[in-house]
Amino acid sequence: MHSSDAPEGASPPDKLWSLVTWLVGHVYVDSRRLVTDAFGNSTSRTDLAVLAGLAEYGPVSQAVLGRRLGMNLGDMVAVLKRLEAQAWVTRREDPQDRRRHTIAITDDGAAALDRLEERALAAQAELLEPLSPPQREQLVTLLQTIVGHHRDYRRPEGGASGTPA
Amino acid sequence: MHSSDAPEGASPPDKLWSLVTWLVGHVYVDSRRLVTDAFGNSTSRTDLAVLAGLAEYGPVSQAVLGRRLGMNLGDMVAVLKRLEAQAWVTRREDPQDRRRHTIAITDDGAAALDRLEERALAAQAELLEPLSPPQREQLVTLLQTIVGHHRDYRRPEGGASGTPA
DNA sequence: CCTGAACGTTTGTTCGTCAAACGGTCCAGG
DNA sequence: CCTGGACCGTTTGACGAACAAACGTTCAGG
Repeated sequence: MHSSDAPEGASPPDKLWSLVTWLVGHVYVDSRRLVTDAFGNSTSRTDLAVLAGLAEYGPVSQAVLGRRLGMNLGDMVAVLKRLEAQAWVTRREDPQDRRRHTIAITDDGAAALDRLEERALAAQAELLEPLSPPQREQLVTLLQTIVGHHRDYRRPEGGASGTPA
Repeated sequence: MHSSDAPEGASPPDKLWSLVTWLVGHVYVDSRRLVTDAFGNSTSRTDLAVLAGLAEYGPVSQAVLGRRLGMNLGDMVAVLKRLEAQAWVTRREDPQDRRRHTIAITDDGAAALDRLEERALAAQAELLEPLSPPQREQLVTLLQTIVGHHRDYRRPEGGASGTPA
């Protein structure tokens, strides 16, 4: 027939090509690769998220920070350990509640955040290269809508639940 | 107050909220969770991709199949082993080239594919719930553009490339 | 015949997500 | 007072998926 004239590896199956869950998986892999390459071996993607959170919220406890970022609290420990080792954040006991550790970003951390953000934006630009500026805005809006919607599900606390009305 | 009436965990940092690479990560996690739940423990997402590829391309070698799907050839081995154990695919030596194994989907595999596709579409519908039909089309188009663009990078072989003109 | 390339396979590493448990701490109710 | 339950940070382990490197076998071309 004709189908074999394409060198090969040209087009994925139609069924997958229109399946958002499959497309998202591929975009994610590309995105991950670009950002990871841009950051190097010493810094992970979660590090940027944590630094950005601290920069915006000011000093907070790990639990609050983790919930806002949608992160597992257990995984936060390792991230903060790494960030503190680089003197990008400080952690001190909250005198009013000795269960809590108040995390704050340092000047070095803020500088690192700027660098990382810049690289992340460069990686993003590479990812979105085939899209026009208005298309990029569209994409951001659509993704925000999805994330905003599903984040309410995922809250294990607030037990209320069931049918909310 | 306006901003603090939300209990907490309401809004992520602005810098992340407009960062596509971060948004994609979250959408991917949600997507993965939905599809995984829909498929159950016995079937992975890659299984669907392989079955869909076989159904569309007809019998092919593992290498060709893997490249078209953008999959690692090593990982394909485990997937095919699992699929063959369920009698969803058959593998036979190619008499003309004994290096190759020709993979074909069985009737059971085609039936399984139908079931899986149905569940995947249901998961997709849940993922895209907050989007209107035209928005969903927009999203598909944008994601296709991105994936289509970056798939050309990732080809280690066929070196030609550079600027495709 | 020999060399290089392609195929399928095995093995191992890395990263991020997730679940479960644990001791320490706070707070409210008995 | 003190006791129980909830929260905090932490550790440990499982899991899935992507990725890289090496290997023997087989083919094709010089």
